[in-house]
Amino acid sequence: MQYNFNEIEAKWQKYWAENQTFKASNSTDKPKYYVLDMFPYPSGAGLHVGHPLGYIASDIYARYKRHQGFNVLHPQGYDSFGLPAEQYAIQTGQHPAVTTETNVTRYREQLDKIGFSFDWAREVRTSNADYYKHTQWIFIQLYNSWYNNDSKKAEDIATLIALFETSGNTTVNAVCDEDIQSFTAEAWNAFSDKEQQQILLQYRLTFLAETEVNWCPALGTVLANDEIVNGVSERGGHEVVRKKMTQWSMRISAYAERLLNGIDYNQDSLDWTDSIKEIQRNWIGKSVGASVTFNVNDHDATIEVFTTRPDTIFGVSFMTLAPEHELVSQIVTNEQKDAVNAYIESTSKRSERERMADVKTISGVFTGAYAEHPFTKESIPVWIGDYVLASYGTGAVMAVPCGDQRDYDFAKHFDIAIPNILEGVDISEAANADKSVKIANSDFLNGLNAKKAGKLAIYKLEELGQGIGKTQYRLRDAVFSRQRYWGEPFPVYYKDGMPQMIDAAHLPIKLPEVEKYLPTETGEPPLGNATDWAWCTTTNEVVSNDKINNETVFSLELNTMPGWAGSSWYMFRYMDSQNEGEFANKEMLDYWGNVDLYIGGSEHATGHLLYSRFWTKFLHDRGFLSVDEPFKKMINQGMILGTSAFVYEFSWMTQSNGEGDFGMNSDKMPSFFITKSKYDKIVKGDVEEIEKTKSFYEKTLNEIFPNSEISACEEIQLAPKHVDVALVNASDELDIDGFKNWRAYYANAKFITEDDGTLKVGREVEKMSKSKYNVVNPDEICERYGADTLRLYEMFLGPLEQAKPWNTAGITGVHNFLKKLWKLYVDDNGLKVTDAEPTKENLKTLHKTIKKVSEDIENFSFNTSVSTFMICVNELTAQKCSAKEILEPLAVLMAPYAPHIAEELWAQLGSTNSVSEAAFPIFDEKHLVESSKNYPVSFNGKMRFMLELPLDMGKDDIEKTVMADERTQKQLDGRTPKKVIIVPGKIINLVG
RNA sequence: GCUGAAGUGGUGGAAUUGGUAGACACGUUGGACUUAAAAUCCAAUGUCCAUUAGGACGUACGGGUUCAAGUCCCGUCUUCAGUACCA
Repeated sequence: MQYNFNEIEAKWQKYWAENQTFKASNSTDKPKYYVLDMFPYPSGAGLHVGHPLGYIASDIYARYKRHQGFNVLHPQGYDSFGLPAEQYAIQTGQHPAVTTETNVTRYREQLDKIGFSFDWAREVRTSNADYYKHTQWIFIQLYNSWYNNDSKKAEDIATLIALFETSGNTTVNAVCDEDIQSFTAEAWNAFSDKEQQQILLQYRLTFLAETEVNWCPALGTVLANDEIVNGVSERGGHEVVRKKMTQWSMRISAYAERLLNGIDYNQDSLDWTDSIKEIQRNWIGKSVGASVTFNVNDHDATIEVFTTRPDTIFGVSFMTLAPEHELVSQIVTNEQKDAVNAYIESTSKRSERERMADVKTISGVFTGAYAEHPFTKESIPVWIGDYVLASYGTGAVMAVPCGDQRDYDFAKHFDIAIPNILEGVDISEAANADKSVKIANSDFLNGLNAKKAGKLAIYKLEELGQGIGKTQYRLRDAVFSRQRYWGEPFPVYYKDGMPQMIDAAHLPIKLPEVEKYLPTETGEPPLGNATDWAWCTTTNEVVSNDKINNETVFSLELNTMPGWAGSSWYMFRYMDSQNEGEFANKEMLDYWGNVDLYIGGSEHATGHLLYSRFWTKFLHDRGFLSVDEPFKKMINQGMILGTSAFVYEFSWMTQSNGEGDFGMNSDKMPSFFITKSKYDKIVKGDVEEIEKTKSFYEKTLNEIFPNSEISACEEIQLAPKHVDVALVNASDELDIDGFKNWRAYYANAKFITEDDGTLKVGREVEKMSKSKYNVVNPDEICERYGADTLRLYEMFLGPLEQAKPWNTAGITGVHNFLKKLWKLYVDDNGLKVTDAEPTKENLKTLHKTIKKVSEDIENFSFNTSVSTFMICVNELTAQKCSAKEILEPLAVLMAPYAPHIAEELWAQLGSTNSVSEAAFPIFDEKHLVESSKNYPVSFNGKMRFMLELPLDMGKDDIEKTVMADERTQKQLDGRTPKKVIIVPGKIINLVG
């Protein structure tokens, strides 16, 4: 009986689906374990072999945990709102829901073929109304909350209103907009309803505000900071400009400190990689320092700066404003006006990206104005310079050449004073000085170190009223509105210009139908095209726009939510995905807690991972979740790269003698290709090879165009061309016939082959992409080798976290392994497993494997597990093992990795249940105990020969035995060793 | 520039605590089977010298510690990732 993988895999996939083998139970005595993959966006291109890598790893772990007796939750779903479906809709008019449905079906087919143990009964799709209903509900909760800095958590907005009513806002310690006006309880109570609403918006955790946003004209929408990479949009690489717009925002900055602390200071800190933690730390970007106010001489103006080094305040010798700083035009003197304007003009022409890239050039202009030092009262020149960014901090810095390298460089370049305020440090080295160095020339700070001086400086500044200790974060509030169609609608209508939440009882607010998916002619978002997009407050339903009267019927919000809205809480929806009334039942939430293992790409470090932590903490604060972090342990799988194949095209400028039938554009004109090794020779300038190639070229053309006399001239032209990797075999040989059929214009191609007649291609590792013809489809692999082979090979490629190239050529190794495994159980006459007593060797091989594989799974070292299985099967085959006592546990051991073949073998062995219900084999040390050790014997550290000795032999006896060995005497050649190192059970080393 | 990770045969990679470097595969070469091919099986395969026996060299490069270094320390180079005038 052959290993018929297609039949076996189809059979067991059907069995698992019909028996709901992997359905997680919500009520059981078993301990729980939650394994989650980052859910995919179902793109039209389908999956390539790189996508399932993380899913296979998590599936192995989930299956392993089931064998260990855990109640495992291992769900899957789709992040199905998003740009590509919308852009397809714009181009073709096809509704994004239709595109999404098609893509999801295709994804599901592909996923099913790989044999994952997903509990599909819990599938979620963020674009389904029964899902986004709850996304809308969470939005309403955020709107109805404020962040109390005293209790350090989010609270119901009602508690804030109560505070305002009794004592105004002066005693409230809340996270809110800057520049809030103070008011008393009386004043609050006297405000109109609209005024009160406007004030509350400044405190709500999601709020409507006119903010400067990143506007992407090409995409027609705003983008969040994490959606911009290197100054251009992450999707499409389009230009991004700053623009003021009224937008919904999320007050994530309220959680900056907790998001930072959560990374490593909580009791059981997150088991994430250091690199992801570091990326989040940098993104949050906490800096502790002081805000200092400088008065501008002869003007009724102040410059506010933020500094992390208030201790260096006496070292300030100038100030620098960003060229865009609003004060510049006010304070610039008449003499400097032209120079300043010219500078502003020239910097505005450079994009932010250019400015960031160019760190070397020092430029700036003096404004002619002076500011007053808060302590010395000396006049300090105020400059503008593009090394100060308007978008960070206050857009102004107090420059301390003695404390900051850029300030030093700037001062040096423009010949500004460089006072030294550090004791015993050369001024050119001062910027890199240690913080323990004592401060000098600084009045009351003299003799103190940086830390103490900083504290004192802040104290004195506060006394003067010209400064305050301040902690600043780089993390900005996140813009939550998108001018798109394919996203969650807001449960919001507008009354008298103020946003109103629709009562949660009336959710979901379903996405309306529109004629066109583009913005309206008046520049409104796509929802502006909807004819039925108004809210009736009497019937509580969406009604036609003509009914808007602004008394009972109001217009609805036209923006939709961003891509990260739905993905910020989906991990909790899986716990109770069919719940209509609430996002998940409290009991289920408490039972499943948080995700025990999360697997996905590290590219989400600043977006999804931060936003989900934020929402989790918020829901926790408001009592909806008992956990405070969503993901306990996280593994980031590396990217699988493609191994591109290249053919080498060559040509010469050709000359035709006389009229003839020759033509460069003739259909008969072939393409010429040369094999890799000869191409390399030509590149190196091998004259003989060039001549041979040239004469081949001439000869071939003269045969094709017999009525012309053709000769090659000029230089040879060489061009490597991508060729589909499917046309290349394991030995890098091109399928020439396949190649000719691949493209019509290669049909007549001519080849200079290797001497054995094959055409070898070149190889290069690149990102997998359609345009490079190096994409490998998992379906084809499953069809040809089986899903178990695919799973094993993806793991065998290398460490999970590492980026590594895919090369289909190597897959025969693991495929042959599975065939060998099969043969261990089954031969032409059927099952060959017997009840024979296992030998010592059999048991040793098995238990060695159990030990190694268990350790490997715990360490996520799946590549070495596969090697271990290979060694195990090689050994058992050599031992001619047929003992059920060995082969039965081996099937269970294999089950997480190659579940289909494991199920089949398990069934062949006579079991009637699924192998997934079997307990994982237990390692027994006693089978590995040895009585002797084959010692490597080294001389001066160099291994010369092996010597088998009993393990219980003492050092003295070992030394005697070694010295007595004739090989030792030969090595020593009459010398006496100075020293004999013996590590029992390990090594023998003779020195001298 | 800064931060982090890494650099091992022709290729992917192993070596978990300093203790036989190159496991396990791919590829290559030779052989068996076959009319032939495929499939399968067997053997060899780090480089160099040597008919063999054997020897020298060898984990990016240069030093060091140690009986013993891919592993630890110092310096240099390269690659990848993240980040970037963050005040």
